[in-house]
Amino acid sequence: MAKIGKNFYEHRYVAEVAERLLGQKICTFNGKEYTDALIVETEAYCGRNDKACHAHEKRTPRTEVMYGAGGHAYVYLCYGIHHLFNIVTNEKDQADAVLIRAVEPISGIDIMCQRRGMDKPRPNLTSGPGKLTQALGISVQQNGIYLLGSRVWLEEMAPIHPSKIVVSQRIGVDYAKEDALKPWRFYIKDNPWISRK
DNA sequence: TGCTGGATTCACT
DNA sequence: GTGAATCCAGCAC
Repeated sequence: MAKIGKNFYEHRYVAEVAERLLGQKICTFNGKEYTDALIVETEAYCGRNDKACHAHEKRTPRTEVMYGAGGHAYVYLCYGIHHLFNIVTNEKDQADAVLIRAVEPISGIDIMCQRRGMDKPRPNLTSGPGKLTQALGISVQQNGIYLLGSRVWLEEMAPIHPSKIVVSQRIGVDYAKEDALKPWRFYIKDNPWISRK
């Protein structure tokens, strides 16, 4: 299976990358356990002209990784509880990123259940940005790692047909006012693993 | 040095 | 539908 290369991540239009990430496979290996899953829901965040983005008009130690070259992971802690996983895109000094909001489990489902404290797989195993990081074993320890390495990486799958892709507004970013209206959330139509309608 | 609030989830009414 | 859990970056003093 071919690993997704750096050209894919360094693409200039973050919303386009977010859309093309649908249906691609995300793989994690912590040294002992391997898990992978298909990406079924994403959101695009742009460092310029988008108040919903952490890096909007802010370059701080926390957001520095988003200013790096595409293909790195930006993981941060939300509400003191949940780790959220982003893929940095675009060239160096352009702070764009794609938030992975939901995935469909493929391999290592028993390991994911164990990490989530569940006895058997249910739709809420990975149907949300905080849930999938827990299931895949991703935490702030993975912040800044390169996605062409051997811990977290993506593999190329057949693209999703455009008729199966739904575009909507992003979730949970009302504080960004008019930028919250941007149609930068993408998900696979009728997929049972998406976070919400 | 101290305060505020969030790209969420889950249990409870 | 509502509210609690829980940490730390960012910013105001």
